[in-house]
Amino acid sequence: MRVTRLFGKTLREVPAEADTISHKLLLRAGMVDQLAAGVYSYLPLGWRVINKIESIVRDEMNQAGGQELCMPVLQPLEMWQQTGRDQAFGEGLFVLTDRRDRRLVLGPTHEEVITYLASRNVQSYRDLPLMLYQLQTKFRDEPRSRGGLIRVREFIMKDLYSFDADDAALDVSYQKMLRAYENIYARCGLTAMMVQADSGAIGGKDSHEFMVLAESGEDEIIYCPSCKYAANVEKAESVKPKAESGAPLPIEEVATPGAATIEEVAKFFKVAPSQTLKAVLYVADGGLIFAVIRGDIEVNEIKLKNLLHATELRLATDAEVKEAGLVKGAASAVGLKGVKIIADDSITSGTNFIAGGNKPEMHLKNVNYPRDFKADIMGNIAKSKAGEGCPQCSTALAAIRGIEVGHIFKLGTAFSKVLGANYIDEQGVSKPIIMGCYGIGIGRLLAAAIEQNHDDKGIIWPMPIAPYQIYLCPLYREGTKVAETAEKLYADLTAAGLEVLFDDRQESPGVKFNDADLLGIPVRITVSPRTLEKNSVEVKLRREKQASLMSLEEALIKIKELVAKG
RNA sequence: CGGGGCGUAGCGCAGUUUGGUUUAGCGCGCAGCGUUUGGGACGCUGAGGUCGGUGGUUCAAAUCCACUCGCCCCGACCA
Repeated sequence: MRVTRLFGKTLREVPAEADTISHKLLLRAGMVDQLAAGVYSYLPLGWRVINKIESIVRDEMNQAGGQELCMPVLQPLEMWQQTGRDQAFGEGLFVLTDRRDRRLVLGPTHEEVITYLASRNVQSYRDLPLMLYQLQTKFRDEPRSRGGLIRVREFIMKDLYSFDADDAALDVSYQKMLRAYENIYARCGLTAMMVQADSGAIGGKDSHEFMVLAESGEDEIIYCPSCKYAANVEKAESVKPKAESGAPLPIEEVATPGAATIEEVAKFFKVAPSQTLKAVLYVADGGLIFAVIRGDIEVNEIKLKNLLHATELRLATDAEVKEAGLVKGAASAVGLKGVKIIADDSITSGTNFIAGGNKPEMHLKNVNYPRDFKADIMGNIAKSKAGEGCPQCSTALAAIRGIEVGHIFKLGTAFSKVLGANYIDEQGVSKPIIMGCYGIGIGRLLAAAIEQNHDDKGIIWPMPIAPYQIYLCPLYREGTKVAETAEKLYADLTAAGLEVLFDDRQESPGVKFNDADLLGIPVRITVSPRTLEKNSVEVKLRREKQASLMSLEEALIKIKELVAKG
């Protein structure tokens, strides 16, 4: 490709809307163009990267036994009502109405459709195991798109679904996919960390996410520096710090003027926050929930939501709190009636807590569980944090941010039961198919690749996903053979099956070199009067500082090696 | 949805506070000509704008007022 013909211009200045590194570089390199919030066009260079990632993904999916198909974006809303996921997705679902007033959904994902397909085509255990996948555009009306391609409303996703006869077979499919995913990231030149993840209200037991570590990532990962434990903070477990305990003392009411927050209350009583009980009020599917947790620990809302089997969970408003007869800043489970109490098991570690008095500016001393109140549900609703103990080896956990570039999980029979996807087993008994689902956001993977591979000059594409392998950069001067040599080299390299971006512009060296760096093409070949004097060309790798001179033949061999190596 | 910021040429910005000095300006980019060519060269000439939109106030609006649309960031949210 000749740069003079290439659609998409590089920009010297960063468009004002970009904040994240990958977003800035994608715009500056002319790889994407924004149409609306979370809606992007891919320009030719960006699209080439997408295609390369897709072909790696396809290859791995096929090798793992997947069969590619393509399902519709347009899906009947009824299908979503049948599984109840119209509610689960809520406003995130793009819904439209056709000319006959039928309601259709722009697919945010394809479990419903694939399960419907399976229900029509799988009849016997002989049809299993089965893996089907597609690369399809998904639509999600995200509350907020962000970070360029990191979170968008229209995006390409590879989604594979596995169908198995039993849990053991599902484990096999799951392991195959897990390995395929590891291969994909490695082949794309990315370092991804596999972490345990929350599988949500629908999911079965196992779920893992693949994270590319980046400051701009939306997810927080809790991991153990010593053993292999790593989990999304949504899912992470930890050994909770111990709280002081002693013999239970009689409960006592104390006036606490001006003390409302845990910090203020702890200070007032001159105790550690771990000696207090925190009350957090939520509304889950319309009902008020009183969550009690030790003062030094935060509530993990995902865990709480799962514990309650709720589809919707939010903080209660001040008005709702007041209406329930509770006092903000002094709410207490002691003597509370008519409100569901969920307690974190941290409140059983420790004694004689300070808790709210259910009266303005009043707290209770020496509250003990279960002597003074009783929880309707006791469980683990604590948010783990760095410094707490690893659940496997007790080493202090660490936290880091990451971009979720893949998510795999075991669905079990959640969809097959509802949509009637059954098979007949060896004994002639009809059973629901056991399913798994495995997704990769292609555009997000591209963005993550940039987040992980760049410097202050621009992108540094890993060879396998680079839009072009070689940036051919002639520094023209009249009366020399630069133009002629470059043209010949362009033809030869292309004939050798290499992908060349040929900078045939009449630009100064600085402009060309800077664009080559910005675009991040892995190999740069410079032809100039200087190199021709020595009957050679200059080869420089984007990743390295040093360039080296070599003959045309040597260059061709070396570059072929580099491309093959990836 | 709550909080914050922004909208003037393809991109980056000034001008808005205090209406008139501007036929709306600067840099980059773009077009033409010439000189240049190893890390974002230079000169000359030129094209490019419903100042996000609508309505209002005024002799006069990019500038003041109202409404509205859009974009970004933080949060909420997000299988």
